Amino acid sequence: MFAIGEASRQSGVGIETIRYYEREGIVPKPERAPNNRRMYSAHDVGRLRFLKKCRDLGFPLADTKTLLSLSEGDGEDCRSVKELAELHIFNVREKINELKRLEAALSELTANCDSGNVSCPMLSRLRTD
Amino acid sequence: MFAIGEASRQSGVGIETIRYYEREGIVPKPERAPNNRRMYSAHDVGRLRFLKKCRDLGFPLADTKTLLSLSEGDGEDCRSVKELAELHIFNVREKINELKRLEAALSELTANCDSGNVSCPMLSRLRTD
DNA sequence: TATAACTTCTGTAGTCGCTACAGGATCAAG
DNA sequence: CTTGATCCTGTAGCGACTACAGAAGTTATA
Repeated sequence: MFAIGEASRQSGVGIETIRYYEREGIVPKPERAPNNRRMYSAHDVGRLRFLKKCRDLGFPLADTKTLLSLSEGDGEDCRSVKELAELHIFNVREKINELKRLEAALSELTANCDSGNVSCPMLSRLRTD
Repeated sequence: MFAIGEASRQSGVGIETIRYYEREGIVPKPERAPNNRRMYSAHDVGRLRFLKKCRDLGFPLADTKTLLSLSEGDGEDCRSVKELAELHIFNVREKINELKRLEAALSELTANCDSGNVSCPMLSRLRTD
């Protein structure tokens, strides 16, 4: 059994974040030592690592919670997992496209910007377009 | 002079957002009509449009505020504008790369996912890697 | 053994940029 | 005179943490 600091180190989830997940019901309340400190089993730590990986993949916390219960449930509902993941991929692709659009617009706006300019072409475009 | 609803319609900035910008000191407090309602000049509306465009380009609100004062200041400091914009472009590009990384990882994880699977390959990888 | 340094505890507030109320006042049209 | 639109202030919620404050307990060193 590990104290919260060790659980944090082993899982990569910050201490405050672990307590936050507990408050939010993402993870079950852990056992407490007689001195009231949280004690985590290897299984608990594994769960935190799972959460960390989902978050690193960009899943929203709510989805992450769903994935966790799919993972710990009886039958692994692979279809639900796939649906969730593919919706997420779709959102990621949308965000990429949006950012590319931004990048192009910004590049174009700054193209004629130079320190020698009396009046800034980017500012004029922002004002007048 | 326009009431806030009209200013919102003409600028594309939501009513609540306009009041928020005022609270945050992004825009100066507008004149008030005798009935205490905010009254916006064409110039005020232009400022809101400027802010809207900056936000649509993904500039953080703080940068947007800076751009506004650069725009309304005496000499337009084109170099500062360019620096700000290029830093922003850099951040946008970083985000794009991060999202592409995510997309690749997610695609790979879901590749073998199918409704017929007894055990979900994505979940196993999330648990064990 | 005393003390310093670390860890953990609870509870609260801050981040960013809005957005959504609640509860009231005022205004314009019919 | 009523209906409905618009406006006002003030506050709370979103997502996912993060950063304290202030207290209590634990571990390492002198």
